[in-house]
Amino acid sequence: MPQTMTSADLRIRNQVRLLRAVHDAAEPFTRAEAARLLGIGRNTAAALVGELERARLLHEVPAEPSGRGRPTTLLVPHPEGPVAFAVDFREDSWTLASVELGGAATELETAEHDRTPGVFAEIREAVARHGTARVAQIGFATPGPIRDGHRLHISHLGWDEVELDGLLGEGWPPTVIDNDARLAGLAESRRGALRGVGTALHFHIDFDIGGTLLLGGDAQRGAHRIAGEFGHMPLTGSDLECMCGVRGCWSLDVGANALVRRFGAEPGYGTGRELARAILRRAEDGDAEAASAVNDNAAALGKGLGALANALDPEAISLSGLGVDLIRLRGGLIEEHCREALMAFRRDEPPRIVPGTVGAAGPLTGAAEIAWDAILDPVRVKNRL
Amino acid sequence: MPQTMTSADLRIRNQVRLLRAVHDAAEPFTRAEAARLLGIGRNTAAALVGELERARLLHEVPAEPSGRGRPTTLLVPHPEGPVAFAVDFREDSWTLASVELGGAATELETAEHDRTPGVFAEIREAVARHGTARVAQIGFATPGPIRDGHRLHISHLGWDEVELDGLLGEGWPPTVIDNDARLAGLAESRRGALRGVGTALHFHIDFDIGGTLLLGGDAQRGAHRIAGEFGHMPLTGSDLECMCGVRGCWSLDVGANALVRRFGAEPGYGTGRELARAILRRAEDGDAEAASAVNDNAAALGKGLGALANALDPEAISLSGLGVDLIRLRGGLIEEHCREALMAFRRDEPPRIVPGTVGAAGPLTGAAEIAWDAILDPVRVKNRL
DNA sequence: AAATTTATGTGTCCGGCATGAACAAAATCC
DNA sequence: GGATTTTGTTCATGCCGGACACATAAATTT
Repeated sequence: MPQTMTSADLRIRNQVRLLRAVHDAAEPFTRAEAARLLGIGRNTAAALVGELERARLLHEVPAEPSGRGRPTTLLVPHPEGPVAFAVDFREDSWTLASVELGGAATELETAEHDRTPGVFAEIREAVARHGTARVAQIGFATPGPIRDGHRLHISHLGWDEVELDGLLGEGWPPTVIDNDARLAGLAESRRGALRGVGTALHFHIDFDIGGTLLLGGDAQRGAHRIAGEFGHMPLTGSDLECMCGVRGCWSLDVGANALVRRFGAEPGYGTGRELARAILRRAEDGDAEAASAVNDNAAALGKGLGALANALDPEAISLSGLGVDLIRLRGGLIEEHCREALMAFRRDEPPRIVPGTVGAAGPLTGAAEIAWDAILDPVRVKNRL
Repeated sequence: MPQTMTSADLRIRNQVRLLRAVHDAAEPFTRAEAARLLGIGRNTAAALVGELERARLLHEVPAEPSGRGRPTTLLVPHPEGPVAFAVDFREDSWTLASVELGGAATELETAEHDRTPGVFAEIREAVARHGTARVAQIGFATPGPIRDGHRLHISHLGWDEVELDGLLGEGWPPTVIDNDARLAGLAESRRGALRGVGTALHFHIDFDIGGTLLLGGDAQRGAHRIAGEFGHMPLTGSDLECMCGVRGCWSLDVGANALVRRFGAEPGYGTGRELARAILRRAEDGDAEAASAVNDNAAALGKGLGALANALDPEAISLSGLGVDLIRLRGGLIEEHCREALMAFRRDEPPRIVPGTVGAAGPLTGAAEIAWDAILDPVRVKNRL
């Protein structure tokens, strides 16, 4: 990927490095710290910051004097700088938030919807209502795979390859869109439990298991941008037919599907989610059959994780959705079955299996991340000065 | 991971880009073409080439005049420049080759060995025998996973976490080592059937199925550098116990293991490979039971590939080892079962399943690639001038 | 055979960028 | 109040790549 490299691009490159450092940092840092962090001189840092300040991308505020030495300034997002809008589009509702450099989010609006693609017009109205000239990019999280970034498929809403270009394209800021599970993983990788982990997996457990492979802080998308359907691998030897068109999918044995089916309910998508939560609660309260169902669930989950770890060798695996509850209730069982599925020589260094820390905000946070990735693109920054 | 970037590093960066372009090109190209390719001026290209010529990394030879215009020079490896030694260490033999910039390989020696780690001393002698001052790096391909790059595990040779640091470390050129299946995949990605494919999978089918995920021309290694044991996922619902310590591994149903077991032989590693080849030949000649065994093999292979494609969304999948024969004999069957295992919405764009074109030289070629990757490291090039 | 066209190499100048050293500024510590 | 520490600022320097003009070598045209 090394693009053409002139000495002007070098400056841009350092500008972007600086902006990314500010964006990725957990706490604001000073100009001198920035210089040390990027390995550049204080003079160079001053020049970079000056330009970014003029371009309304960074702002300097006096820092609390801590110890001796000349007082310095903290680097914070510019109050008139660009912001990203993030949309978490779920099956029955959506949320719009504004996210500034560094990741600080402000929720703007949330609403239910009628489960037709008409919801996009509704969201556009909300964006127009809240939008200002500062909105530079929109990041969109949706359930379901999005082939090539513009054809959305949500089987249980009956959306079969909905063309998004017309729905998202013109008349509002540039948009990036991706799958919610993948974005939740990205959020964990950038700002959550997987921070700093080079090779990791994240799974969102709901009815399906969606997930993503995270390498060096980036979520892998695949050739058609529809990677991540880990739930549709036959990892547990099930014989049932799955809605996806295949038999034996892992997600038939893990998550809401399996819990609900155990109690004779249809694996629908509406009330089933609440039923699954109720089963977890009953298991927690000591109900024997519910406990058994949860046990089976955790075992199947662990087995699949072990199998995937054999192939992909992650350092850590984070879970969201029902996975958080499963770890809380049956963490040991998951690890035990994971271990059994691991090749023997791997068992002394199994992957850590941890609950995600970004929580339900995962897709929204991830959507903001890809929006900011787009804003912080070198050519984009260059055009802004 | 953008490292510090001074204006001198910029020159190095472009030097490396130029060297990589020469290394990766299928055919030698001229200096003017290089300038166009890298997006730099002809004068800059001239300066770069001049320095690289003085550093004995590139050499210019007059080019055949092709059409009109002032005749130019071709960029070729310097006759006194560095070379990489590549070692393909197999269970029963090893091969040593010398590979120059651009990938041209010369086999130097091949020999059988006694299946003890003493073989490394033997290989060191061979390297000393053939080595010159030009040898800058050694790339090593071995069967079995190599944890963290220095602990080698080959279960069926009885090598349990053999420490390589003492065996490879000092007294010869710097060494990089990796798993043979992964290196075969890397070779396909750089110089074979997967050239230019952004997201791809490669599998080497022998007794086990080893493989690698290839992203942007790079083979993924995982957190402990032991990724790629795709054969040890339970993708086909087998109930057998595997040598790896897990039940139901995919590779029990695909490859030499499954073929040999069908005919009552032990899944050993010595003569079994030849028996598997014999079964393939018999199937080709019309033997019914052999044909049935091969059918089952191909079906299980396709099923696993489809499952993996659901999760990883590769554009193409290449196979080596027995996989080449299976494609030749039962390509349709593999694709059919792959399709069945694909989620319905993926079936109109299934991954291409192709035989590798690098062939048996895969591990050796891949070993040369990682050796050259090390040689073409920016700091390394910088030190050489 | 001479002129033209096309593609390439060479030389020079210029602006941009990061470095490093020296100095200035602003706080704390003793 | 002076020493120390940390940071900001200024300036000269070196290097890099781009732009331009010009030279060179062949093929094609006239």
